[in-house]
Amino acid sequence: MKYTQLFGKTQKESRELETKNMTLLSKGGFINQHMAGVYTYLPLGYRVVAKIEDIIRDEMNKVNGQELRLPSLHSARNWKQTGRWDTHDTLFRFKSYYSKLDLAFCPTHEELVTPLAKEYTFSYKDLPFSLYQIQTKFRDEKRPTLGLSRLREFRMKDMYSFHASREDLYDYYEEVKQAYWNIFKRVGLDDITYITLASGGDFTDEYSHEFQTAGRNGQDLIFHCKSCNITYNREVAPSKIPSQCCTGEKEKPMKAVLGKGIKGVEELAKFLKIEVERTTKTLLYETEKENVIAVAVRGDYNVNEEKLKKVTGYKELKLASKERVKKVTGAEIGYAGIVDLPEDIEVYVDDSLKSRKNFECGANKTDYHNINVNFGRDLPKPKKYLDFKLSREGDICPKCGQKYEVIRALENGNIFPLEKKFSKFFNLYYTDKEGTEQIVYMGCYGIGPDRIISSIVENKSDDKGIIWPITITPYYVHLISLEDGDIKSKANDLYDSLLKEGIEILWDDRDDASAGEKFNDADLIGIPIRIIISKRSLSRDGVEMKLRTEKEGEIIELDKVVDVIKQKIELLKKELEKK
RNA sequence: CGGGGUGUAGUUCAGUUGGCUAGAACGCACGGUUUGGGACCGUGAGGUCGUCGGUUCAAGUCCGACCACCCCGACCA
Repeated sequence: MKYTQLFGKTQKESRELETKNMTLLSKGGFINQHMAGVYTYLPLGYRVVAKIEDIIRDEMNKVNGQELRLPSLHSARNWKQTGRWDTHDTLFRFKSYYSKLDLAFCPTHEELVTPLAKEYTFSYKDLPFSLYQIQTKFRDEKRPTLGLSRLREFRMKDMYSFHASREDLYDYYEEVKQAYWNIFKRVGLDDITYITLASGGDFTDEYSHEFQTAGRNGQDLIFHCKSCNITYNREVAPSKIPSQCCTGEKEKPMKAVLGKGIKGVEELAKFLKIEVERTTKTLLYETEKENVIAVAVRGDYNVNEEKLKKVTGYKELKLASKERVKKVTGAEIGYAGIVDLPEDIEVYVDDSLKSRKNFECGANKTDYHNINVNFGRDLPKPKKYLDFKLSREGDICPKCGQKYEVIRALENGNIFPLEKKFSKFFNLYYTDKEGTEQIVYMGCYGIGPDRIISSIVENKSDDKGIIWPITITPYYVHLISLEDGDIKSKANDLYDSLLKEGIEILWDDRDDASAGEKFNDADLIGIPIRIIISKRSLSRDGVEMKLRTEKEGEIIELDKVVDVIKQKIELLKKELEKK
């Protein structure tokens, strides 16, 4: 491609945005924003997308995925069957103008692929199989942010696998996990990507696995334990507090203190002149069984509802209404404690309360707080200390006692063992060898090319611009000719011969751009191999070759350029895959 | 959905206490000089000052509503 013919050139001046990925991609002429969370991929950017998708396609084919195209436009029918029509809040819903049909633009395809599978799955002989597609998806995000990291319209590869048994599902699940890892290796992100245990969400009680890539363009916090070699998403990370306050003190007499209108533990601690660690946060939840449970964590921590669900066994928890709190505790909201609660209220205590002496706790009496409270004297000693606190920086891994490394990261991929969830909704059964009906086990596997681009630009770049990995660069070679005499015709010959060899090349053939401008644009665009042909290089009998990552180039004789470039491309590819 | 910010040329921005024909830089076009790290001279084109309404002799400037974008938070397969 000749640069003069390329649609979408670099922008010298463009607003510096908070996120590096968006600034560099718009400056470089890769993307153009249409609205918040919706972008055009310009020709340069689209080449990158296509290459990433090819790598994904290749890896999915290797695990016997069969590519197909499911519709993006969905009828509400299937979504009503799983109940997600009402609960899935990022689903774009609308009505057909003519037929009054309820329709949706898809964010995910379980609702479509499961009934589809049902039409072709009857016998154990039909299983297993795995279907995937790479297509545009839509999510009605409340707040699209961080450039390409959170989009309303985005590309996604989603794959769904179908199995005769749980064992077969999990065997395949591991295969796909490895295939995913290969993708991250091939795009050059494996050094900063963590396979992270996460909640299965709506889908499953098991953990799902997220492929989290470190970077400021992410919004998740992941907790990595080096010695256990395990990483958790914050939503499920088990943790222990690094140190307990107020242990080993002599028990003082409990006292109720008047403290009206105090909001939050910080303010309370200040008012009572005690450490925040000495306070206790008590929350009341209503469960799906309509009973109320009381849960307590140390005041400087928050409750993680995901973890709380797991340890209590309740599936649905929501904070109890003001009225309910008043009825249960006898006090206004804000004064709840684990003292003197009605007997039918289950009490759950986080291990952050363990071995504390003389702590504060809500008095269940409007405007009052108890201080110098002690377990075993003022409160029954909890039978069990649980872990449902929201983990935070500084916490330690309960397994090995090592401090977690806490990393900000972007979820680039996510795989779920769906098991029977959707098969049940759509009655997806097959007949086994014995002639009896059995349920089909499912898995689903997603990965987002836009987010991969976002992660690469965010992390694989310097202050001059992007540094594309060889596997997904829009072009392998960026040829720069510096005008003087017949250099342009020599450059043209070189361009033609590289093209003929199938080497993807971008030639900056501008007559009116200065050398400096061309170099700076090349750095910004970030193509890995740069070839300069100029009076200076020709006086040394060749062209200059320089990698984007190198400071100094080397002179290559003209008739060897094609071979040297070919070798270089292979070398760069090998370097990526070897790691 | 809550809080904060911004909206003026293609882009990034300036525009004083409300005052005459709305500015700069970059980009673009033309002519010329340049070519190893964002060159230079000259000429020129380019504006519904986000939209609607209000106040005023007079509104880019003041007031109101709405819209859009950016940031923080809540939310998030």
